[in-house]
Amino acid sequence: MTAAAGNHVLFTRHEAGVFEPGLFKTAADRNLASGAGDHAGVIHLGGREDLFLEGDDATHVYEVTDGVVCLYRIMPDGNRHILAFRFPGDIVGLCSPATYGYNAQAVGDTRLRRISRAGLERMIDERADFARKLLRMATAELNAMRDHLTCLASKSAEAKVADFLLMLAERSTARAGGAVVVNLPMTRTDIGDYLGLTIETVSRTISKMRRTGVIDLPRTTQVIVRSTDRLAELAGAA
Amino acid sequence: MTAAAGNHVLFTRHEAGVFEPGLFKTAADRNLASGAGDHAGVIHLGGREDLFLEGDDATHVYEVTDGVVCLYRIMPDGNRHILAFRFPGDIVGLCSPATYGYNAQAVGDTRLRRISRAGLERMIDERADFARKLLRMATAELNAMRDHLTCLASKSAEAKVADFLLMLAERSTARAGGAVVVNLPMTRTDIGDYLGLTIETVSRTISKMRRTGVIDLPRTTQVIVRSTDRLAELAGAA
DNA sequence: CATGAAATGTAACGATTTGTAATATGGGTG
DNA sequence: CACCCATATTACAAATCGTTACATTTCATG
Repeated sequence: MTAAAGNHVLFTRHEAGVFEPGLFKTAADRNLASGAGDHAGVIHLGGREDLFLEGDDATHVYEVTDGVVCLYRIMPDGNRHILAFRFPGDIVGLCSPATYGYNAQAVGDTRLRRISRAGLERMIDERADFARKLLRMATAELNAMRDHLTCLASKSAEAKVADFLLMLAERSTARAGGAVVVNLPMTRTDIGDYLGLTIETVSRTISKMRRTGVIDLPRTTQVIVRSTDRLAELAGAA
Repeated sequence: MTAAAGNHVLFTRHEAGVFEPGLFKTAADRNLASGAGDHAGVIHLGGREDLFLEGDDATHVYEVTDGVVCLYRIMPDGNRHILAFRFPGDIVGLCSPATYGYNAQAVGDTRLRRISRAGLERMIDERADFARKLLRMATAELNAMRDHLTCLASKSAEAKVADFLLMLAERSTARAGGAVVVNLPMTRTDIGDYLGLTIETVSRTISKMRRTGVIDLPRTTQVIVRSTDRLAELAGAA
């Protein structure tokens, strides 16, 4: 699996001190959320399987427990735009209107915990600290999205890709001789749709980073970050 | 002032049914938020005056009552990036860590209502519906940010500017002979920093829209949208 | 291990955007 | 009313990214 299931930090960039180990940690929480004593449902999805579609009734909220989920939209011209990737510990589908505003799809094999909206409301009513927790998760998502905005707004292709790899590197706990090992469960097309670049530009950029020794690419799905500093330089300037 | 203080909708695009007329509508709400009977503080800011800076202790949350506030970051290379504009009814400074993750600055003369973090916590504890309201505002902000992401990711300069003008047009209640009148309290530089474009590109694009008759430009700070449909076309395709 | 399909990588070319610089406009002030 | 300064506009050269086309690698399957 992609991310080692250890103590990784949610939405790490630019924010120290925000650590959310998951929405429902105790069995009591899960029972409260799902109702009279039964478990919150567990969902398995294979690669490219949709969890829900834009416009669907927002009946549930999900917590990723394994794998990666991408949130995406299909634009009027047919282009796909990936709004975010969600990793273990992240929640998916928290939204204010009655319907989802985007599609959600499993990138690879994925497991999620399903929580009914009613259960969520119940917990908000019964436990004030739960409301705060939910609010913290929403603001954490806001922070992550702001970083993504910053990434998309004013940067070159090289900076975007570097920023993306850094984000993944910060999540990853895998090491190989001091270097950070980053697995890429998503395709180049996914990365392009996430960064607003074409697949060719993504490919070119990654190749250039390999040539210049910033990263190593033992497989197409695995990046070894030789120098986090140089990667940060590429992400920061120009 | 820019936006007529009427019943405008918050974060309107792509979401019907989310209507938040403001965080603290009743005097009772304000009293509960600010403490023992005194008012929540009111703040006046002139153009280009900062409300708070990135890294400041997040002691307060603000609600814009008049004018426009922009949230921005200064990038390592010195570039400024505007994350969002906030209009009357919007809240500013709601964040999970103890410090703000961005700067906030008044675009023109602006008035805000100040709410202490402690007061906010108190209201969450004492009123479950307030927690839900706050959560709804956070998710509304998420929706708005997702739209902005979509705008930045995969679009041409023309589409970005068209999308931006549409957003402002949807907020505006001013009409002139059937056409929507949009005031631009922000400079071209602001727009560029918001859309990830240079000031020249913004200027060129707006000029082209004027030439092709999509908009009229009686002053540099005022746009009259001749055809919302054609503007939407520009925003949607290519 | 061979095969084929899908994904990825490379290269040349063209379109769009940016950067530079020069000009125009407009609001504020004496 | 004229001047001045900041902002906005326009024109042209240069760089970046997208497009198209093709080669290569990877992986699932026989």
